[in-house]
Amino acid sequence: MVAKLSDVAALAGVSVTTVSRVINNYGSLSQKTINKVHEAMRELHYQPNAMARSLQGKSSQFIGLIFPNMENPFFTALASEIEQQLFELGYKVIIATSANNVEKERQYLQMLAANQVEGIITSSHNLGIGEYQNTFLPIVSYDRYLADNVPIVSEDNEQGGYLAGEYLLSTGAKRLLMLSDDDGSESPTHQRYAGFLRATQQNSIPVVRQNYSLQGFATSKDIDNMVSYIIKNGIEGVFAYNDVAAIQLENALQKAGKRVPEDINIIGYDGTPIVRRLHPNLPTIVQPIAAAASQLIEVLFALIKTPRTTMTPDSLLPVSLYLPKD
Amino acid sequence: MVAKLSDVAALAGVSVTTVSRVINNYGSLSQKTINKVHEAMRELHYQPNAMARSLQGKSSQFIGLIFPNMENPFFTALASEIEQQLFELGYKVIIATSANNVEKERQYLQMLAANQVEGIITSSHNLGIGEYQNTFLPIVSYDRYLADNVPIVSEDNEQGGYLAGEYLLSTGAKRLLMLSDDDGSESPTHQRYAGFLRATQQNSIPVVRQNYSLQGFATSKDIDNMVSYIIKNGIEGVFAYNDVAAIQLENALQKAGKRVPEDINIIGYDGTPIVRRLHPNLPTIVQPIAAAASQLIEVLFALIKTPRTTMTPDSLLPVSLYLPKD
DNA sequence: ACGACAAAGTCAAACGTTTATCACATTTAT
DNA sequence: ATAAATGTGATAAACGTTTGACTTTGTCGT
Repeated sequence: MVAKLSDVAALAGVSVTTVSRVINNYGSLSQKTINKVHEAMRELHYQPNAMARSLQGKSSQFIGLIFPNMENPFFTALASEIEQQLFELGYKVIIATSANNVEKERQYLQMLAANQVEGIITSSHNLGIGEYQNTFLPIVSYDRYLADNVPIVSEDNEQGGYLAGEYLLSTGAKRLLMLSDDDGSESPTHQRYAGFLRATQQNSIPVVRQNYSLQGFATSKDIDNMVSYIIKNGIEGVFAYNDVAAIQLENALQKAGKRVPEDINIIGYDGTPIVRRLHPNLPTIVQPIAAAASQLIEVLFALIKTPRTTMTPDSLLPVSLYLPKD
Repeated sequence: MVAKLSDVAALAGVSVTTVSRVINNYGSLSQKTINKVHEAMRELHYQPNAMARSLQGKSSQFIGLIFPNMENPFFTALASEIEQQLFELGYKVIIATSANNVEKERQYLQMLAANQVEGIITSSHNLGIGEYQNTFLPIVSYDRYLADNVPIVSEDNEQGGYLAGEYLLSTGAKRLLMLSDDDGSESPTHQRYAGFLRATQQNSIPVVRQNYSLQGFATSKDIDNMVSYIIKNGIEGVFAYNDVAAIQLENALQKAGKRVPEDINIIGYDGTPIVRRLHPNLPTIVQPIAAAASQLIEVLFALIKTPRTTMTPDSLLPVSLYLPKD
């Protein structure tokens, strides 16, 4: 069927060892042999069987990616960036969308282990300490607390919150609302609130905080409630926990006859290229996606190299404010 | 390090054969033995090594996905849907974004073959007949012609074009423009133009067609040219080749002082949930993503089962018109 | 022409499974 | 009691590769 090492060896008139040596370039070989072997490989369209290689001891070059979903453009962008950077390093990516489903995430985790992935990058927050604690795999998390032994790469949430607060104040808004998607964990995203407060308290502006479950996007009912709340309380500025939520809210407010930003200012979070392209008028806090991807990879690879160490990245990824240009 | 079959056997006090029998449930086994073995597996957190299994002859349960990029929400949505459906079937997905880079796509194709994927689903259009022709892997393409032996699953492009034309006429627009991203291949997406003409010629409305290269999204320069073209020629209705292009154009027109849809009507294509959420006012042609995913999977699996057959799905996936509700 | 030494090549075991074959012990049916 | 069915185990080959240990071949200085 498909050519294997021994077929190449036969065609080239050498032993399998020699062919393997050419491939892994190891041992001493004459240029003539090398050429012959390459010739034979080309002729047979030979591809080493990655499974056999990894069985035998070579690394699988697989990395697993676990994200809650791909609908949120931020996850898409981050996953895609990671995939591209890993490709450059010769690694392949297996994607797993947990869909906020604990059982599915558990199965995926097992599956990834069974497939000998060398490590996992995740931005999920489903499984309790248990599952992530007793896997032997190197894992790195983005902006989420999973377990004590799982390093977290995170952006500067406090600064993001601060910039958002500062922006809303600069528009003259006095009554502010912050939407959050707090899940009760100790994840770094909570710092957004702290930063937001830091900005606003300096000016003794009251802040209301409303929490959403994080099971996906806000439903239209959620949004309706929010709209009436905003109108009833004369809210003038809203800090949303991500761009999609911000835009959904904006659309709903406009439908309710409010003008954005004239009556109410909204600022989002994430600032992915696609959202900026589709909705250039939304002020937002931009996360550095390429930098996030490379720091995640860097930490993961360090962990793969020396497993079972505790390592925390010592720097937060910088965020920035995006304002529509008019 | 990690538990293997023989460890489980030792702990359960049975032979490896028995453990393997339990796992693959074949041969005759007493309930007592089965329980003992399961117990031992649980205790050791045993996971069969998928590479070893597949080496030995079991299928790898891997499917490769090749898409040009993940930025276009349509690709994201389709890839994600495929991933979820395959998960249900016990398959894992390796993603490959070719980034419209032929060399990268070639490498990915090799890599997927090396990793014993059982088949590939792609919506790319980079490599000429050559590469896709001489791979032994089952491949299915979405809406793109790749090679004679690669079956294409496609939506009803002609109908999509027709609906778009009909819609624009219904708004009273008389001077129409169709943007396309024709790459010179014989892909089914060309039928959109045919459908558009069918709708418009019935009413003897002239149509202009402008072509874009498909290397990613339109640049801002492209957009500027388009805007001046539209204004200069008094275009009243535009059919864009996808939603992102439509929205970019809309934003640019608004910036140029035109009102959408009052002065100019624009209709997009794809209608993914995320775009509808972010931009509910854009009329668009909706592709049935879940149906597309399942038909792709169905055809691929048929091909895996009986390789080297020519099979063409006999039905086009139905598209529908989405209109903003106000 | 000889031994030394490097270069080129071969052999066989190993990686973790699955599965066929054969052997044996126990249980059940006759 | 005998035959048949059932449960279990030991052994070994196979999947495609890598690699340590070993052997053969070639070159060179003397």
